[in-house]
Amino acid sequence: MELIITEKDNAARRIADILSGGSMDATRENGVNVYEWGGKRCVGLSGHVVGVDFPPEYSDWRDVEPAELIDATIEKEATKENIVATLRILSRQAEIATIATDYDREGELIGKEAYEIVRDVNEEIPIRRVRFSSITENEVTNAFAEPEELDFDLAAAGEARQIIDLIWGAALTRFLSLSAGQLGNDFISVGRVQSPTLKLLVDREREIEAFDPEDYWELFVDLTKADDDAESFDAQYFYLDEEDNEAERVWDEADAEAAFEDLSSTSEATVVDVNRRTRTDAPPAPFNTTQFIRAASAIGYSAKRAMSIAEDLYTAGYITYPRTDNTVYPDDLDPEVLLDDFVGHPTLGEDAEDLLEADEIRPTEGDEETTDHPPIHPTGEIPTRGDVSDDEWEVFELVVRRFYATVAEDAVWEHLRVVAEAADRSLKANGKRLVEPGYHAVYPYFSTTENYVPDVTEGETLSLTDIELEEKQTQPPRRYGQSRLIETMESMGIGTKSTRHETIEKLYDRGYVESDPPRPTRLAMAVVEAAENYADRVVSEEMTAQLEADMDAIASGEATLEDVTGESREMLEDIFAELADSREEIGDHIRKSLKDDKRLGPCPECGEDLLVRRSRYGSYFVGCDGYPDCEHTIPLPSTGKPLILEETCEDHELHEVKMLAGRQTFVHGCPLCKAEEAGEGPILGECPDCGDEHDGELAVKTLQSGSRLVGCTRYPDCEYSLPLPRRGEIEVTDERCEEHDLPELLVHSGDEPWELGCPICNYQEFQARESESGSDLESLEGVGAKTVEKLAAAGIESLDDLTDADPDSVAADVDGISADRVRSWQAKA
DNA sequence: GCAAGGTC
Repeated sequence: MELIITEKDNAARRIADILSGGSMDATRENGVNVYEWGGKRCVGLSGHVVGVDFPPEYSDWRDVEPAELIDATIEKEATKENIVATLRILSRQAEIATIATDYDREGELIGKEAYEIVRDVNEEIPIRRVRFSSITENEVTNAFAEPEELDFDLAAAGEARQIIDLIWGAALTRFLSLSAGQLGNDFISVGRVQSPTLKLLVDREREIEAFDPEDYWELFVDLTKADDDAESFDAQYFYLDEEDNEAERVWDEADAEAAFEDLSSTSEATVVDVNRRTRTDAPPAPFNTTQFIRAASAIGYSAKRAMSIAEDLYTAGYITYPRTDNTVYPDDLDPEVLLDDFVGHPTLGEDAEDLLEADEIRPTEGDEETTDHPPIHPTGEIPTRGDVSDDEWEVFELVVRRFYATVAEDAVWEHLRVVAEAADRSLKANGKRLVEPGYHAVYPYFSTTENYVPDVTEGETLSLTDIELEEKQTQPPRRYGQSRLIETMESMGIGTKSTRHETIEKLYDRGYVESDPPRPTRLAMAVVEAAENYADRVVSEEMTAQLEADMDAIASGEATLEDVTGESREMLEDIFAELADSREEIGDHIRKSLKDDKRLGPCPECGEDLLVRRSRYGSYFVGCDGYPDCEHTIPLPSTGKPLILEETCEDHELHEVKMLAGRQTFVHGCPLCKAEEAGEGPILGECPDCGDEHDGELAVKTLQSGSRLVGCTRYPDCEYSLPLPRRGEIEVTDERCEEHDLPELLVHSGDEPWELGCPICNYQEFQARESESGSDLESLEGVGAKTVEKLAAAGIESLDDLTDADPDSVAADVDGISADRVRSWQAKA
């Protein structure tokens, strides 16, 4: 039996299909598809099925000096056990094995991993390697007709990368995490790809922070031909600067006003120059991963979402493999045949038919031609609208239309530039008109906005009106958007087509960036600074470039894996020698930056910093850094994760807060303003729970959701609350309840106000009515569903449990409930 | 519980 091993299931199925002429059978072994026909079996891996790691004795971060990892042994272990097990079973039964993984460096390494698994159970059989650049009948049959040998040098190049990435990444990650005391989920990560990417963002942020805006002025006028019904058009003032270049920005206010005065003194302008030219606008190249992400991002998809949809469309068979660097269609793609598949389709058919009418169809080509996968294009299989979500359809249509664009004709623009003079000042207008829509007719994602400038002739007099002097400011450079960042990574050679978008996600997960476009946090700034000071290589693109060169040397036999990894280990040893003395300093800086990321501004009570904190129950609130000396807190909305914005509130000097909750994301604003607006309505009296101990008071509050309650001013430290009706205006009367010393409330809704009375009495009556349902704990005054839930979490589910409990331990276990309050409940129960 | 690279 011949065993054929491919990089993924999809490739296994297609290769089996080609080699068997469609006659293969599919079976499943350990959940892995195996394709069988006439003495052959074909199985797909799932990329790497083994991974590198340190032995278990290195796994406790606190027990191992990070520098010890540099010379630690590195083991290979199965990461996809079921696939490895299946491969072992099939290998025992095989008489010959053929490795048919992707034709690139990582594919060679994956092939070597398979080779070792086969050899481990079967020492004798020949193991061959076939290489083909696309899975087509021609290429595959040719490759199998003349099998080759595995390239162990090329595989070793990939192994060197694995080893270097692991050692540098793990050792530096552990060092920074330990120095800052950030273990567990909040470790501080460093890596050859993520750290240079982060540095790109941090460098840009530094430019933005250092930016000093400058004022300038621009002048605009309306010009109109003398005809009766002529439409006016915009023109802009310009002058020649010291180097005789045209300039529109006027840097001096007096100069700008002088120009304004001059232009205001006349109502005519004379055309002095007319320049007409046509420009051809060539259609775009086929999609590689990066350009696909860029186009999808222009229609509102994040990099992650775009790739996830593309992967689904690929798995379903509608588009080709979405991870590719290739921008040249392979020879076996016949555009006419593919266009034919769309003929007759209700929404995509007409454009395909139009394209087929051209005399000759010649697809565009990009600069990069690789051998592993074709550019992303539709397969010819078209989903029905019901088969896919709206988003999937939108992305599918983008891929189809991009393919259309690559086989469509050039567009042609006509540019018209007019220069006029008025009161010795120069004016210019730039018009453009799309004369031949070309590929834009089938690819509507690029702007085709025209700018109207009429036909004028030299010497013609135009009327001049509506002079506007606009004061502007130079703007700081813009942050990288996700797709721009991916393009930059690609041009610097950082990461791969499959990992760049994941790297960006990783930066979000690690707390290094927030919001979109990604903005680096103070933590990110501190980590990049630490790396720049002590381990410059790991934040530089240089490290990847050197690694690429070293890998080429290994692949060509000029160097060995040991040479390259040995040298890399020495470099890292040097870095750790420097780092040792600065451990505390680095840790302090990172810890301080972590606090900066949570800082809202000064505490109105004590002047220390207010920080965004998280209660033991996971909810967010604002608390003072001076705690426990200062117990000032401000509530935050219960939905979402707070993001601190750059904007600050003028009244309180606090940063505004945005609550990130997917589609329900909203800007909360200054928490103190919100608390003042929402919360503290009229104060009713002392809080029965914490009034004695902490001076808590009851107030009428309105929540973000619009619902109202009587609650303690010390929320969230004290969660005493009483319900209020949703509707009607609440009036606080002068009459007081003798038992609870609170004012009686009136509710104005409808024609007649109704008496709610003392809010505690009202609640007790309500509880009495409701007491049959729910926990009997709810019959206690001031105890709502939320408190019942918390008590239940501490093991107290009924009044009986409560009477048996120790008040101090309950107070210790349950946030916002004091021992005194428990005692008062016990007395009543 | 570290990286980056395959793949899902």
